[in-house]
Amino acid sequence: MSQVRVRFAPSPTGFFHIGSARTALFNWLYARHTGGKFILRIEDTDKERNSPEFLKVILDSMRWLGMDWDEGPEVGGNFGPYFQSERTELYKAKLKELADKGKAYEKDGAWWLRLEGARSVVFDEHLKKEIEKVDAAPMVLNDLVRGRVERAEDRDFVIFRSNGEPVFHFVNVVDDIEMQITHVIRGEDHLSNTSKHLELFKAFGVKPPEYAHIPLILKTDGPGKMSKRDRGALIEEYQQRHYLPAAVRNYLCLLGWTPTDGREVLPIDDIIQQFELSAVHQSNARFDERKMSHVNAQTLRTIPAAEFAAIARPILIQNKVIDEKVSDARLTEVLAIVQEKVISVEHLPEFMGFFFTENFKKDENAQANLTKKGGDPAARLRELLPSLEACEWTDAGIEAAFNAAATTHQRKPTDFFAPARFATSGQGGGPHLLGILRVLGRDITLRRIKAFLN
RNA sequence: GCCCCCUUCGUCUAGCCCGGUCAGGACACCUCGUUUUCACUGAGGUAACUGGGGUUCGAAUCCCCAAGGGGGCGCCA
Repeated sequence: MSQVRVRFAPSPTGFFHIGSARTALFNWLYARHTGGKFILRIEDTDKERNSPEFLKVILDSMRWLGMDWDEGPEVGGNFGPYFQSERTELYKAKLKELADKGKAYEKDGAWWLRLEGARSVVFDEHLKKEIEKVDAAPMVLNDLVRGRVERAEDRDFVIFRSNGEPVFHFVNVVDDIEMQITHVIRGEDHLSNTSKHLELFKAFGVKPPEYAHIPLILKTDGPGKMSKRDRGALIEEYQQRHYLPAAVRNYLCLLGWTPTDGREVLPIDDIIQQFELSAVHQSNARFDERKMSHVNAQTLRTIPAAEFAAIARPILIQNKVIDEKVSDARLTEVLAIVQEKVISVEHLPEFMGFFFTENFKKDENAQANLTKKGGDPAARLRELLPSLEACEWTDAGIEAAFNAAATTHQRKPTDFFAPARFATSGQGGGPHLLGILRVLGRDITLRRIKAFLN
């Protein structure tokens, strides 16, 4: 059996859309699952709307999401060039091939593909003008996701513009032929176009590849598919917000496909192993940022401490939470109690800033709620202070100090928690309290409590 | 207007191919818990087979129709 060759063919005319990313991802997964090749091909035939910056956005995002390509820009390959703008001569030769066969003809300066069938002129309600319709035989597609789909193309269509540039449908098919693509995995918005592509394959006398049309990603609410302007639609947004790329990728897999082993958050190697085109869903899915956020938080718990520190350090430095002098050991110590609680790297600076400055923010809500449990916070802290001054400075020792204070003053240990938390961190929530105190150290803990009392 | 695709909790979905489980899980939401706070974690809860016909002893599962949703119909990709 011949090797699987799939391609992702973005047009660098905008930002990297989440739907495009998911299409790229499914192609990449299929290539990795089958041990085939994943090809990146840049469809830049529309000169008006292309730019090098847009290309960089796509390549950077692809790399960020961990989708490496076997052939394409920057890596080369035996089927190049991989920019359609550099394949003009090929397209012209292929056009001539169709023209010579009588399958294409020139009209109004453009070249059209000639369909086979009886012709008639009718008024088209959509185009609001008279057009020539062709009673062509339906093209039959056995889609790997949709099953059998039959659709007849009913008009000759332009394959080369009057300005001499080929159109999408033509280059798409020519390149798929030349690059020996075996499987075309793309969004369902192309399903209706497929009859055009099948007509082209037929005109060339080439057997078409397998097709798999995957469902679209719809807006969270409101009608229609995700558009560039929708919140959460652009991959770069997640990069900027320090989402974990593995989490974004994992969530994207969940829109249109379900892992077979019952897990939703799982390593990419396991996803690759389980991924099958036949298991891809047929219905569109609505984007849900909250679920994605959940996947992100779950993924966060699974990464090794050293890796977490490597991710966190530059972000903390950038936000002036720490400076370069803070040691890895110290950072890892703090991160160890933070990692199990924080829900996103994005929140790290505010979540753990108090470990590194005496000038930490004080949450007004938390302060207002201090008296709810345990009464007067200052009184509780005065009762607690002697125990903290005397105890062994370990989790167990600090816990014992809270218990001792509780016994002495006939209270519950929890009565001391909110005041101690607020005095040392300015927050009402956060990492485990005993961990906070232990990591802060006795000196700073006592100093902050005394500062609160004054 | 024409063509194509889709239709299970608010959302993502399992189950459907090979009819017969209180229709299962996750997010979100609500409740309660943890002799320790919390954005953690644990236990519960609310919540769905679009509608109508048909086939059948029996249909979420098979067939038909309708409705709803999505997509396409460009010298954009």
